[in-house]
Amino acid sequence: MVKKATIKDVAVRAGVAPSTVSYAFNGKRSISDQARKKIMEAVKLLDYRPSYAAQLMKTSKTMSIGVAIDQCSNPATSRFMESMGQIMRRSGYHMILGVSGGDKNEGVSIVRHFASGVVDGVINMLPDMSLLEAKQLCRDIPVVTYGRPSAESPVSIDYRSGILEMMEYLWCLGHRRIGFVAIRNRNTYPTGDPCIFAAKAFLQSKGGDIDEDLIFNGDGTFESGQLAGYELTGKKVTAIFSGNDMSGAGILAWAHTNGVQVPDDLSVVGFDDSPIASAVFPTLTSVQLPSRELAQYTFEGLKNKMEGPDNWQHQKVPTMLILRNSCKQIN
Amino acid sequence: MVKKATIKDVAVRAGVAPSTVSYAFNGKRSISDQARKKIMEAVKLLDYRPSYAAQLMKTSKTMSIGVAIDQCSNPATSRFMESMGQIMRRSGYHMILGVSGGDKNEGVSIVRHFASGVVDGVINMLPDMSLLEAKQLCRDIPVVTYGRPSAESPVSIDYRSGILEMMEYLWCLGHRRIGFVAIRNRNTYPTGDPCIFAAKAFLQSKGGDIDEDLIFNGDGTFESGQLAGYELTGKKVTAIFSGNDMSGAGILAWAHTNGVQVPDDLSVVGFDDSPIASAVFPTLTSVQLPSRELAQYTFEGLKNKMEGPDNWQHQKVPTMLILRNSCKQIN
DNA sequence: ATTAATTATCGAAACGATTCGACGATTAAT
DNA sequence: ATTAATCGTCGAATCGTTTCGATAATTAAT
Repeated sequence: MVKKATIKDVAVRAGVAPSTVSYAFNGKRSISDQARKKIMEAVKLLDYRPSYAAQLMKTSKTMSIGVAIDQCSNPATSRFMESMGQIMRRSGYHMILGVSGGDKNEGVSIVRHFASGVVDGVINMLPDMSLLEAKQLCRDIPVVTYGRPSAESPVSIDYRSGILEMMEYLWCLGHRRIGFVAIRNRNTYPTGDPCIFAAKAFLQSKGGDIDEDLIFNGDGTFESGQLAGYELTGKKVTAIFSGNDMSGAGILAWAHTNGVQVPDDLSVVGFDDSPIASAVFPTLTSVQLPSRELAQYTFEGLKNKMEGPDNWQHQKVPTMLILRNSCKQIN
Repeated sequence: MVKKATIKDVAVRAGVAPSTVSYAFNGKRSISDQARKKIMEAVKLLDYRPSYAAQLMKTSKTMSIGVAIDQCSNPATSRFMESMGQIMRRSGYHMILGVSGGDKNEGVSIVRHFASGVVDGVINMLPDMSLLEAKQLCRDIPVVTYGRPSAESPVSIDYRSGILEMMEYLWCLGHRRIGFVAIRNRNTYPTGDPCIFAAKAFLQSKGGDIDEDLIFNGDGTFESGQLAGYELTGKKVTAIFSGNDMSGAGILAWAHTNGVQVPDDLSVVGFDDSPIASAVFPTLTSVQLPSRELAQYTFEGLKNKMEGPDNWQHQKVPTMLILRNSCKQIN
């Protein structure tokens, strides 16, 4: 293998000083056309590419941002990543993803690796890494943590208003006995307590209250949804709100096997607006998460920290109700 | 902000030479217990962490591998990534993902960035980047391209035997008129022609041939599946093989709305074994891609190139038929 | 007891860029 | 016509490690 050409080789070949070559690239000082031409020729001839390592050593700028995440299979997450990639690209940054696969140790290892100087800033999306922990690990470089309600996190989702909107919708369709499938197994998942609280608030505003008996504690799986369908229809609900689409699909499946017609006999609403919601029959009304805005605000928060006086405010962004065919007016 | 401690600071604080500190870390020479203790104290006191840039400059080892991909939302892909992450971790490498979002230019930019020395090796999973192009971009570092049938790619999926297995299954259930939903819009997608060829071979081995009229050219969407359901049932098929699960779900939805019972009146098979396959009703028999093995062989191929004489053979790994509730024996 | 091998340490030379100060050579301003 | 500003270039210092002799101190072998 031939040895890689250095800036010195280029300089010799072009008959100038190394510093002149450097200036020719980064334009921090002006260069005569003559020199520029000779340099460009030498660069092409030797197929010179600057050493990332050496550049990094001097400038301490990687122009890339690390995103630490547990898994990217989650549809909301992958939408988020896609937006994030675009946004960073436009600002001239590379997005570098570290996937922990849900392993806590690996998550720490990823963030530590990032923080060692691999990237200029870190976005922590690890559900089991706290703001504090992330900050400690990234002693030397800026870090923001994604989607925590804390003021230290640039942005969070306004679940409350989303749930309210959905309740309003169900209410207007005439539903009064509404079952809830709360997702309890993942502590950072939004549709556990926060959702129940919002629904409770809504019902109280209508002069009633939530019926604790109509809350099913699930784990977000298809099977859990089937069980919820069985239990809640036994309690004569006319509509079910499922904390995610997969469990919503389970409810639908239960209904199919038991002769319950959706939406005629039962309305169902999901959450996440994953591809599943538009693949099941009937297609599932669901709540879409604002991936694009989340990515935007998260990035802005980090950029702010990286560039300057770090003064942003925590943003709450609204969800969007996606109407499909799984709900119906009753009476 | 305090200045970061260098190895020299540690050395001074511990009363030894910088080289000794270095050896204490990487163990390339032996160190007295006394010196080690003093060094460790100094390290802790100053919160010293070696500079990644400087280390990289000397050793040219990043201990990370770049994976360039168009999107990670695809379920098969995200399973693959998860496996890949684990495998690399075990070998002491960091997996670094670059997501192009399907943008050709961004893909090139990502690979170029990787190749500039950010990682020790590159895995090209970009559907629209050829082996050759990847190799040219990565002049200085090893690169493998994922999942091409070429011998230069470490591994590919044995679609043929997978399709054969599925055909056999359908055949044994008594199906003779089988419709196909071929996916044509994505040129790298497996279930276009390769699938049709395999099915044709199977039918010929049974003394018949494929009926061109029963091939529906789709684009893999839900709606495309619905249309396929309409067209193919009109041609009196008893089973439909859909090139992906999403279109399979569309077929199911069409059946539901038109009073066609699956699997009683019609059997349906999907492809990919995405979460959708187990979320629809009835759950969809599908073909699972061997993500783990794919990741394993891909990584091994790259590692081989990185370490030594680069002698591996192209592997073909089999798919797995996942039986669910969307098919039934007829007659 | 002398030589040979091993161990622990040091100092200095890399690695390959960037950037600052200096210095002629032009060009502009007075 | 003299001084001042600008331009293009060079040389050298620098970034923070690793690693290769060299050296002194210790241990093993004869």
